[in-house]
Amino acid sequence: MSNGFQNHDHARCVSGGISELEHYCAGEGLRLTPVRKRVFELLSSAHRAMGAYELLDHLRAEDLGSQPPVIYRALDFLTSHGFAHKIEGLNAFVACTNPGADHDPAFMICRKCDRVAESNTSPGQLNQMASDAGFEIEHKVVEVLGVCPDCNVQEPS
Amino acid sequence: MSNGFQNHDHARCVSGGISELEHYCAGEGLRLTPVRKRVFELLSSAHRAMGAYELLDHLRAEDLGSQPPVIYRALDFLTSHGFAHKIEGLNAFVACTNPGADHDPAFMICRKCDRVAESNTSPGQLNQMASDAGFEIEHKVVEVLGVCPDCNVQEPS
DNA sequence: TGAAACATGTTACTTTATAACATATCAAAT
DNA sequence: ATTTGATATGTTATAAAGTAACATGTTTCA
Repeated sequence: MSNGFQNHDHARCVSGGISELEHYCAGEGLRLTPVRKRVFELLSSAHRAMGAYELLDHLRAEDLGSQPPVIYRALDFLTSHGFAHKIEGLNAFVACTNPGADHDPAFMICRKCDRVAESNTSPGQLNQMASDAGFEIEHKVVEVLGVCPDCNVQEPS
Repeated sequence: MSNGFQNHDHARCVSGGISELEHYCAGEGLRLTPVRKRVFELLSSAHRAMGAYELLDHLRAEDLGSQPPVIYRALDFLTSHGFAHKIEGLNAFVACTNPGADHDPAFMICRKCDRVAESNTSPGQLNQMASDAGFEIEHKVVEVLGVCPDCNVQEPS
């Protein structure tokens, strides 16, 4: 995978993500309601981190809901089933690029354009650290903030 | 280092941290004002993640300030000089256990008692990922949420 | 001793997130 | 078909986290 910051067939990446989502929900008996599906579409096509209230603005414009709980519930659904991730460093959310797959994602987040690339880390190092300390891991947060190659072209710092 | 969740001479760990802080500030010509020092002391002696408003309550009780900017300024000072870190996953702050040292910290955060252990990761893996993608790293966030050994004793899940 | 840099005080506000409770819809078993 | 339990939505209100902006004070050092 990796799907870094390279160009890709974006329309296909979005529609493919939605198919996976539909398929997975059907298989697991999860209800993919209009709001949930739309939020995933928005995140997936933006391909960047989006804030809850930014997403809510879209829903409101489409009459899919207007109050904060609407978007937070949809995001809870998506994140708890692995279809989206929260970027803690930005208080924002991204679509998962490989939902269903068991993974320990690492994110590269561009502070200029907010685009996010998801990559996999090998979990060995953190697991070792935790087991040395007798610590039981429930959730890992690995995020790298910086500047993506495209944004770095303009102003090489 | 590591300083996981083991027992340690806490009074000494706190006073030692403050000495380091004073020494470092003196050397760099930084102003260690009463608010800044007190916030570090609070974080250091709590030895866990504390929210900004929780810290502010302490300052208020001691007449060191009462408005949000007071605490956020102090925390900006401490974090920007490496004396404290923000735990993004909790929107909270911890004292750094080895200020001054150049490091890529990784945190283990207990969701039951909020205690935090700071450890070092070897930066190779993330650096490799970033350089493969042409991404320029500015800041790393590595946090592991879970249950510390002490809290795990009571209810082994 | 006056000017620049740094720090504080304060008001007001924005952004992010959740609690609580009423209502509606779905799914499956009788 | 109908009840029922679980799941999802609508809505109000509020909590929690963080910042902008500007006036005032305090160091430092030329």
